[in-house]
Amino acid sequence: MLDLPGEILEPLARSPVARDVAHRAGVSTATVSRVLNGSAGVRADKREAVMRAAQDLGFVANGAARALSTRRFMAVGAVVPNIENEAFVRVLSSFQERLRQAGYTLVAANAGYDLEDELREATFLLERGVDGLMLVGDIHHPDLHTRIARHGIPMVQTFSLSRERPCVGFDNAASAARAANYLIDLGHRRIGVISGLRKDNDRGGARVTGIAQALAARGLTLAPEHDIEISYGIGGGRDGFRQMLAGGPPPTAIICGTDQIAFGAMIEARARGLDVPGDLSVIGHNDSDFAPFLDPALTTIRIHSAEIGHAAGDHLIARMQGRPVVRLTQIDAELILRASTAPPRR
Amino acid sequence: MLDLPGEILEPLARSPVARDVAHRAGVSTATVSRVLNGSAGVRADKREAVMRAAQDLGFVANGAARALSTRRFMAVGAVVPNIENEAFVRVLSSFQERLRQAGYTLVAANAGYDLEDELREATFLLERGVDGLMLVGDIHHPDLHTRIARHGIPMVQTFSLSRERPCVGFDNAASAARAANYLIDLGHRRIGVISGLRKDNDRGGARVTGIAQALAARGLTLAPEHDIEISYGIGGGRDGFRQMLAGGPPPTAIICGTDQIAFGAMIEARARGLDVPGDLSVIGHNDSDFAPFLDPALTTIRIHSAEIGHAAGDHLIARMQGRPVVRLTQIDAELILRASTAPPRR
DNA sequence: CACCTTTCTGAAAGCGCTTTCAGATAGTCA
DNA sequence: TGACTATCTGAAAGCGCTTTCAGAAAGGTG
Repeated sequence: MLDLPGEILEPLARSPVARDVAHRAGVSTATVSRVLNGSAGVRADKREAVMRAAQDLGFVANGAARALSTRRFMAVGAVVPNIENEAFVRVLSSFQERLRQAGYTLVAANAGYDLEDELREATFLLERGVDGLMLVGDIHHPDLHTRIARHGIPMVQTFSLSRERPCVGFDNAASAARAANYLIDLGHRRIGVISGLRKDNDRGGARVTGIAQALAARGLTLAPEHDIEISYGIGGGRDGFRQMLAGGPPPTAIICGTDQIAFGAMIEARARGLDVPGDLSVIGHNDSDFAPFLDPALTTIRIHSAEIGHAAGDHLIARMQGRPVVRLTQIDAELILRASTAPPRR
Repeated sequence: MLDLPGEILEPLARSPVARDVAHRAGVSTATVSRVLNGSAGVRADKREAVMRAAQDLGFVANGAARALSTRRFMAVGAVVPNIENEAFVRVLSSFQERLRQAGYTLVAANAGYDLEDELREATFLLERGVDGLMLVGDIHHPDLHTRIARHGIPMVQTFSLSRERPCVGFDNAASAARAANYLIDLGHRRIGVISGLRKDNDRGGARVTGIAQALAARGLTLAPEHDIEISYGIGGGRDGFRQMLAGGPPPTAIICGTDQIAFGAMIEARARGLDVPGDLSVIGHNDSDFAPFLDPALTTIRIHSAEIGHAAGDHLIARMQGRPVVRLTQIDAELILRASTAPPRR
């Protein structure tokens, strides 16, 4: 490079590294590192000099080098079934909030409701070197646990409880059963279910099981034609309810896997001249933003997604820092009563 | 370590590194690297041996070391104003889809509608060593561009057009103006706006400006009491419309910053005994899932978020790979006519 | 002022990969 | 078979940090 005056060219040539800062401050890179990482034991004047030099040069430490050196990436991964699903977005958002405060970066991936895909995405994250991993649900590809173990990083599951593994969630079967019991207490006898896809989805499955068991405990049954599985969304809810009507005597109440599905079912019911809740009581899941504003306002099972995300974040951070934690955190879902449920019409 | 039989302990002690693979395959780490990165020029038998050894050991390359060595992180960052907003979720999702295909990881951060926060989050990502950055909108903290430049990584802006910087988006003013003109053509003369917070938000600002200009061009004005700014959400929409009614003669049509706001405004209108679209025409923004299902179905400006995300991904990938790209990609928003708009009642 | 602590500091050794460079091996041709 | 070229391969040098370790400086004491 030509010996041009000034130091303007230098920063443009390449981004400054610790050595540049050290040089400018008249210290060694060891001291630079000490100052920048806040470790004590650096004399005030040198500390000052390093700070100023770093500032002047606009120095930012190279993350890869730091990660390689410390053996910690300061990143955690999360694999969720559907990154566009409101509940998962909320959990990711609150999860990230906690991580961010602790200096960690969140890397999120989308798996769809498929164990193979989940394995693939999780592996991808593991290769990147995440220091921790968040998953959804309790069933995963058998290889996944081996791989996580091999990397020696902590993992936490969310949205459902687990018998063995660390988890933050709630008893999907029990909360759905509570909704079913509420309907039964109102006097309903023909109760239907519209759930999202249940393949590779323990939450959805557990909810239906919980409902079926609650019914059975009261001498009722979940008729197969009233047990509908659809892909998510408002459109799915409409289709699902239409299907349900096609099979024999209609239910007087339904429990839906999400509020979107419930919304769709309500639309379809109205289109068919059915009154909600007069002819049909409807319960959703999640307590989405719009649930209280539907007409009638939707009774729903509120899942405390934000709290789950926070707790999962706290759990992982603690374990990454080597602090002890409880394996299982239960954050119960809550039945929010609104206007879409009522006793069945005589 | 004790000399126990078998090689079971070894993998548990620490995760395998390239040297272990090299040793097991009887080659050097250079060859291991060559095989694993697909570079040609390795004899078939050695390649075979390396592959098997890597498989046996469950070897995955250390990402930090690789990043440090190649000077590329294979990660890109994205900073969006609100990670829970449907439009941004969709853009992130489609953006990630593209990146993932190209082997990149997406790291997303939440900035809120605040330039300082955006700067902070972006800096955080830059420190991590992302190879590219996606931002939303055309106004940012002045320091941000300097920092990005210093890192020498490509950046792309989304959701709005820019005079100078790389971008993928649409003309917010023009599309909102189109909606206004549509309403004027229907015969509306008192047109109101309920937008989200406009501070540090060029999109929201541009939309209102566009509407005001469209009105002016037809000899109309946007009355100050009909220009409402609220925080997002259904509740915000309700509040906003209530505020609007408080100030003089009510508008016969409103354009809202999101479909949620529009939904809220419609609820409030109905609560006040106003008929939509008879007494009030309503236009939203985004074409959310629920828009076609509202009663009446919502006329809205559809923003092609998924396409924007794809295009932004393609743009960044191309630049990171050193391929030439066009600076500006325009993906026009579209006015979707549904039942919430009609000529004003006589 | 000599001696012993205590506090700071820099040299140097990694972290685990990629990549260059030169040497080894295999292949080709006369 | 020997000379020469084309392929392969391994040793070694980074990449830019952190951290250990030993030595230097500073501070206290008799």
